[in-house]
Amino acid sequence: MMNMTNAELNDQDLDQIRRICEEAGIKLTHQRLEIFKELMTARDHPSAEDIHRHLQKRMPTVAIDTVYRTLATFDELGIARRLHLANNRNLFDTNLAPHHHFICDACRKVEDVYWPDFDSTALPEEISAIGQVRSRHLELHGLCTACLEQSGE
Amino acid sequence: MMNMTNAELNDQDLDQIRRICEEAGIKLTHQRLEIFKELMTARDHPSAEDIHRHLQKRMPTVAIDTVYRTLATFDELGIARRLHLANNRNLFDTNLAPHHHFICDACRKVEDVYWPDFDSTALPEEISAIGQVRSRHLELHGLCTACLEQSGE
DNA sequence: TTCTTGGATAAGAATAATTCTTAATAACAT
DNA sequence: ATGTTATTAAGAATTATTCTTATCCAAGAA
Ligand SMILES: [Mn+2]
Ligand SMILES: [Mn+2]
Ligand SMILES: [Zn+2]
Ligand SMILES: [Zn+2]
Repeated sequence: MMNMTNAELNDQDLDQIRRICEEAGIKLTHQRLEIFKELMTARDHPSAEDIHRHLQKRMPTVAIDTVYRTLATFDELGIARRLHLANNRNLFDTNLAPHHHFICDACRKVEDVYWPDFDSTALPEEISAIGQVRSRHLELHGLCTACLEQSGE
Repeated sequence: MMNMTNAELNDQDLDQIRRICEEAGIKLTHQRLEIFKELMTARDHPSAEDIHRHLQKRMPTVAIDTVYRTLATFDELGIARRLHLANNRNLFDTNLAPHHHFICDACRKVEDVYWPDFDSTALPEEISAIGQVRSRHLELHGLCTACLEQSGE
């Protein structure tokens, strides 16, 4: 459920992107389709450069700017989400469910963290004097299990 | 308590930086002293450029690189803390007490938030399979009171 | 089918934040 | 005072991202 295999996109997904572009009134270009595929088959949190690097194997002339532009479009259309993580380049996330992230300070790996109890906890009262909170951005930092093992030797 | 006035540094502070440099075995240069003053009298979360801009009035030849370098040194020495906020340039914080931040998505103002109850809440169990958490980084995003008023008109 | 047109792209320039290189300077011990 | 060595100023370099512009291309019109 959280870790689907890197399978090919199915027809459902193709229909989805086709419909979304039509509804948004934008063209479903070869680039948009391929970037969509690349994004949907990535199971981690890829950067624009990650996507560009992979895509270049199939589309040698695709420009990094096109990847940035298209990912921004996908973010606006609600297909994916741009993640602004502290001290990091921007990453992209296809997991649209509410969640937070664990970030390994050694290898920089980013893992999804679900913590609904926290999401629904009441904020401290003093916040109301500061402003109105619209979203909570939580990052848990530490060492991932792989890095822990490595450092234990 | 949270908003001390922009008073001059007192002798106590000067002694502090002098002692810290001595203990760390680094020279107390004119630049380091002035950047320390600038940092300690700022009540917000200044960027390296903020500090540089202010400082240039008194030290016209100070290089931005010196400000970055010195702030990094202060971070290492534990005098100040470099903040890595999502989607922001790096800011610096002299508030060494454990706390989090409210960030206004309109004007980018950064305010301190204390939430000890959250700091001591147990993490979800599933985290242990991902890695070992060493710190929690929480940002509350929304609109500050000033921006709320402005948008209400 | 050919033409028209506007949105989309590729390429490279531009920008912004930060760090690096290097030669000159200045703090501090002697 | 002098010498040693850390530190600085200046500007180049780097990194991530966005902008500019000429060209391309897909879809509809003729
Ligand atoms: Mn995620
Ligand atoms: Mn703070
Ligand atoms: Zn790791
Ligand atoms: Zn505001």
